[in-house]
Amino acid sequence: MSESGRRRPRGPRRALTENEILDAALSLLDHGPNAASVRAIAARVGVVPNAIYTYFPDKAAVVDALVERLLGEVDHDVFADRAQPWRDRVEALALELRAKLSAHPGAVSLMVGSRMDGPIAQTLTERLLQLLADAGLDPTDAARASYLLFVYIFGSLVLEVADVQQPAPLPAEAERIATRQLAFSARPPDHFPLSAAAAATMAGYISTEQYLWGLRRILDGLTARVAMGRKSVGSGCAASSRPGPQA
Amino acid sequence: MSESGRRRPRGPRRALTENEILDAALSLLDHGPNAASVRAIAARVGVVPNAIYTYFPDKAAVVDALVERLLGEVDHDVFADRAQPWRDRVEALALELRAKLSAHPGAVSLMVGSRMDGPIAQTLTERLLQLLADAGLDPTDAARASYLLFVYIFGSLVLEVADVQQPAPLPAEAERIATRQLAFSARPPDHFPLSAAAAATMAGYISTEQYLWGLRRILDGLTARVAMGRKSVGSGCAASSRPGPQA
DNA sequence: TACATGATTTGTACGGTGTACAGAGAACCG
DNA sequence: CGGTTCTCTGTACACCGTACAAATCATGTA
Repeated sequence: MSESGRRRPRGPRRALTENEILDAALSLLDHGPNAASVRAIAARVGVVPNAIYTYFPDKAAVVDALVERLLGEVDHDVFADRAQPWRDRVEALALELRAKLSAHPGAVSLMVGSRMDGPIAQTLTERLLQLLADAGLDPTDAARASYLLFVYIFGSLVLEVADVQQPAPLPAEAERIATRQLAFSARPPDHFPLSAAAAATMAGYISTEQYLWGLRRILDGLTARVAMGRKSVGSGCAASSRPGPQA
Repeated sequence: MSESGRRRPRGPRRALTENEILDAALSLLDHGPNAASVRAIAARVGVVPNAIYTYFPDKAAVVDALVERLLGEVDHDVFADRAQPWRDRVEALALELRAKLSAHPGAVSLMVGSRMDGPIAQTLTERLLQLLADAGLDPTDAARASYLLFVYIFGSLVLEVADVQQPAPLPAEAERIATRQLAFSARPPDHFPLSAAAAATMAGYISTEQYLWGLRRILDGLTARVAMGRKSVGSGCAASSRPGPQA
C-alpha cells in the first residue's frame, strides 16, 4: 500500500544495498566477533566508513538487521507443519536455529544485547506459540514455555560460541570434544571427584547430542504438566521414531 | 603451604590490591557494560591506566576475576545442605545466582565470552553434580543435567540484562513488566494474534516468577526421566499428532 | 653503608574503535 | 536553468586496550 506511490528520491543512486553490507559483515564475522568493524565493512564493500551510516543509523542497527536476516534463513518446513508431531516440530526449529546461527559464531556473540524483536523474530514467536497451543498448552503456559525454549536455545548458542575463542569457523564437533576432554582431565581430580568422573560427559557438553538431550528434558517437563492437569489431551503418543537419547 | 616462605618482593609496596581494582570495576559497571574500561578503573583507584597491568595481565583477566568473585558470593547454605529436598536446593542455587549476578547487569554482559572455569565455578559445578546425584540421577545424566541447568540460568540472565539497555541498575521488576507490556501491546495484533493475546504473560517474562516456572519445568523433565527408569525412557508420550482445527 | 636487583608505577605512543560534522557531487523537481 | 535533497567523502574527536621505555623505590647482598 505504501509501496505503490514510490518515487525515486532526490539524490544520486545508492552505490550499495543494505544486504551487501550485511553480506560483508557476515563474512567478516567469520574472522572473529570484532572483525566486523564499521571500517572493515566499509572497506569490504568499497566505500569510506561513514557511507555505512547512510544505510544504518549506527552499528547496533547493522547488528540487528544481521540477526534478523539470519533468523529469516531458518527453514519453517517442519516447524510450521501442524500435521507433524509437535515435539518433532520443536526439535526441528531448535536444530534449524542452531545450525543457522552457530554457522556464524561471531554473529552469535554480537546478538547478545540485541533486542531480537524484529518482525521475523516475532513471526518465529508466533509460530512457536501456535505450536505449543497445538501441544495442548493453554495460552499462558504456551507463552511461558516459548520463553523457556527461547532461553534454552539462545543460552546454548551463547555458551557454545563462548567455548571457542577462535575467530575461525567452529572446529568440527569431535575435535572440540577432544579438546575439552583434555582440559577437563587436567584438572585436579581430588578436589572435584564428581567433575573428574563426569569429565567424559562434560567434554561432550557442547554437542548436538547434549543439545537435544536438554531440549527433550524440557519438553518432558512441559508434557508432564499437560498430562497431569489441564485439558486431557487425548492419546496420540508422538513416540517419534527417533533413536533413544541413550548413546 | 606455599604461603609460609613468602618474602616481600624486591620492589616498592604495591599501592593497591586486586580486590580494590575489582571493586572499582564493579561499581563502574553499574553505569553500563562499557563503563569499566581499563582507564576508568585506573582513574577510580587513582593510578595511571597501565598500572593495572601489574595486577592483571590484560583486561580479560580482570573480567574473569570479577566473575569469579561474584560467583564466590553465592550463599551455599541451602544449596549444599543435603538434608533439604533436592528441588529446593536447586531453586536456592538458581535464585542465589540470579540475585548475585543480576545485581550487576554490566558484569553479566561482560561474562559472556568468559570461560567461567575458575576454581569457584568448578566448586559450584561439583556441588551441583553432588546435588543431582542425590536426586537419583546417574553420573552421566547428572552431568548433562548440570549443563542444562547452567544453560538455563545463564541464558535467563543474559536475556534479562539484554532486555534493558539502561546502564543504571535494573529498574524494579514491576516497572520493567509494565514497560514491556506497553511495548507488546503496541505491536500490530492482526499479524500476531497469539503474541498479542499472550502479551500480558509475555510482558511478565522477565520476572522471578517466570524464572522459577521455567526452572520447575526443567526439574519436572529431569524427574520424569528418573521416575520412569532412565534406561528405557521412550519419551514423555506427547500427544497431538493431529492438531486441533484452526484456532 | 653502598650498590645491584627487580618489581611497581609512570609517560608516551600506536593502532584500533564508533561516529559527529562539514563539504562535494549527483540526481531529481519546478 | 536554479534549487533541493540525498549520497558519499574527508577530516576530526574521544575513546579503547596495551606495548615499550624510563623513573622510582624497597629490598638482598657485598
